[in-house]
Amino acid sequence: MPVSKKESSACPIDAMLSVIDGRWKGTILWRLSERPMRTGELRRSIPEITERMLIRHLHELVHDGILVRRQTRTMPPCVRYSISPYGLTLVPVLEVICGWGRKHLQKKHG
Amino acid sequence: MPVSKKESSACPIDAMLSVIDGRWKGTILWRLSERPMRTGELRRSIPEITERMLIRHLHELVHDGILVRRQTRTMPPCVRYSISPYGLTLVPVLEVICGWGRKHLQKKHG
DNA sequence: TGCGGCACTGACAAAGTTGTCAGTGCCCTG
DNA sequence: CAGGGCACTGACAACTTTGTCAGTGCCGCA
Repeated sequence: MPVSKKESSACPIDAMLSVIDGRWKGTILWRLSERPMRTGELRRSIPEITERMLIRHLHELVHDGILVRRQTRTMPPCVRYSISPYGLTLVPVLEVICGWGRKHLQKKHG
Repeated sequence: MPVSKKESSACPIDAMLSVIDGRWKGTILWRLSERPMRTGELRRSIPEITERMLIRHLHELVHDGILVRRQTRTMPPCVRYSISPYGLTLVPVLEVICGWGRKHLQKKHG
């Protein structure tokens, strides 16, 4: 059921990457690090993503403890995703990754 | 020809991950961060890897400027890979990733 | 002469990941 | 009442990444 292949590795690098791995997970976390969002809202903010992949990724991130899913009403459903306290420990890591990535892009294009 | 799909993204996170992405790249960098190695030596140190994937990954890492390939003699070929100065800037990032990954593994199994 | 090692390549098949599309039950708007 | 949105699911196809296997030219060992 996992989207990422590295799920069961004992290597800490792979363990971390398995949480991030998935075509859209980086983008999703980036969006949610600004503020909590509803499913459809998030989908519209990432134009190329498909609903199916968005939901798969969201559920995996919830399963990994990175996101929290909160359902406020029952009908019509209103689901809101936010970064969990545990997920917040990931944000600085993402920032380090992002910092290096920025320099790497500069190196390639300039 | 790229192993990773995220090659052409403008997102810095994806740009960084595209360098790391590939079933064995983390392990390869881990080995080479200790010391330079020859192709066959590296292959034997990662038992499950296939020769083809090892070489594909190595060549991509060279292409991305992370590794340096040095060919000392001509016949029989003796090729040695080492982390480039640019690649060294990646090592602290890997350490941050590894640190979080270690905690994540503990959380899952303890 | 036969065998294995060296670093590497190509054709092809098997996995794995993502996308497409139809459908769920309920509500609200026109 | 038709049509759309809500969050989500399942079957299936398309695409991407890995693995399998055979083969390259040269050397050294027996």
